[in-house]
Amino acid sequence: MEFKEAKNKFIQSWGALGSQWGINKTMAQIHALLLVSNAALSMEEIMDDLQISRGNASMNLRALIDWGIVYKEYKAGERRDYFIAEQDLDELAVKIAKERSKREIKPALKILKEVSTLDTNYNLEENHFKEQTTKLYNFVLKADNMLEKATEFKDNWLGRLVLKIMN
Amino acid sequence: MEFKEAKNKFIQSWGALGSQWGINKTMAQIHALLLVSNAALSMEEIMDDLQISRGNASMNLRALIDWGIVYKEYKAGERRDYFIAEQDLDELAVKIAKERSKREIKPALKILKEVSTLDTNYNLEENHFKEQTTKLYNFVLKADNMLEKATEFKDNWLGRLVLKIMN
DNA sequence: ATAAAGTTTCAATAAATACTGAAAGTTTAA
DNA sequence: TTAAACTTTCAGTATTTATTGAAACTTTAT
Repeated sequence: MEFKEAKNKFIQSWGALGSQWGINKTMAQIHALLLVSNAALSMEEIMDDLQISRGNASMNLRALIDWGIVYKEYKAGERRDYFIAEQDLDELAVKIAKERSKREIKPALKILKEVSTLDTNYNLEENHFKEQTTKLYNFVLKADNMLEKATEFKDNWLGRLVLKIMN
Repeated sequence: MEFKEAKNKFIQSWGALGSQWGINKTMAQIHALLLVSNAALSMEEIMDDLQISRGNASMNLRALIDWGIVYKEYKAGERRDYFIAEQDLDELAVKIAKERSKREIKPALKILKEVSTLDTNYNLEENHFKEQTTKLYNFVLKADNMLEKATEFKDNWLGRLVLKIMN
């Protein structure tokens, strides 16, 4: 496979996969482009490479920066911003996990807490509802905690040991 | 909060959260409805409760069954199918993890393998591309393996021990 | 074998989401 | 302080994805 073909395939596919993940296509594509390019790119270059509009590029770069997985880089004697992707994959995974927890798990917990505190009057249906949502709340809370723990896992001796045994 | 209000809030919110997860709204709502109802429901009842069309109900029930998180139930002397949600939350989590791995991670691995096998001719840019996609391939592969391992984690003594220590 | 009851499919349509591009805003070098 | 270079915003438009509903198909009791 030719380099240009491979690069294009990677960027396009990453975009398509991103959609399934609740990350929009352009955001995923910009990230993919920055991940594989060996130098920081300006917004102009990104727009040109991906054939997207200024507005689109700007909004998605901002989102990537908010997620903490793309950084601005300032070049001496240059006015424009350059962008570069987080290169440490462990760090990337941690940031993505954090962001997804914030955006997807925390709101779920909030709802579950609210609805599970219903007080019932021995009605079978209502008891069941309360029981189920309470179980779900506890489960999701534990899962979220574990996700958080997992991100620190490789930094402690127990984590490294377990990984060694499991792999 | 009233029961009906709480139930409705749960179902609506679960639907909205589902969207962020790449699960469509109706699918998430049906699942929520089945999770909290204390008896198996027919398609008719689901349509009525969620105010959705027959086609929509049918397609999303099928998807839930394909995911393995909703089951058909046959009642003696009844022609119609009844539907019930997987009640074991651990089992639910395992099934969701499996499905997401299949739909989101495996295709990513396939692409990464394809593009990372590019053979380069000492061109700096191409080398960087190859290096990055190879690193990414290995990382995603490891993450996928760990996800798989995690689903069996609580079934083995080491897993239980680690969970006890971590919590 | 028939028809009534139940179920599924899918083309058309609606709803949600992403993208454009022009206009407004900001920065900086002279 | 000015204007050229650069950046951001957002209303309108396009694209994508989900939903409807009617028609086709299947099952079962007689």
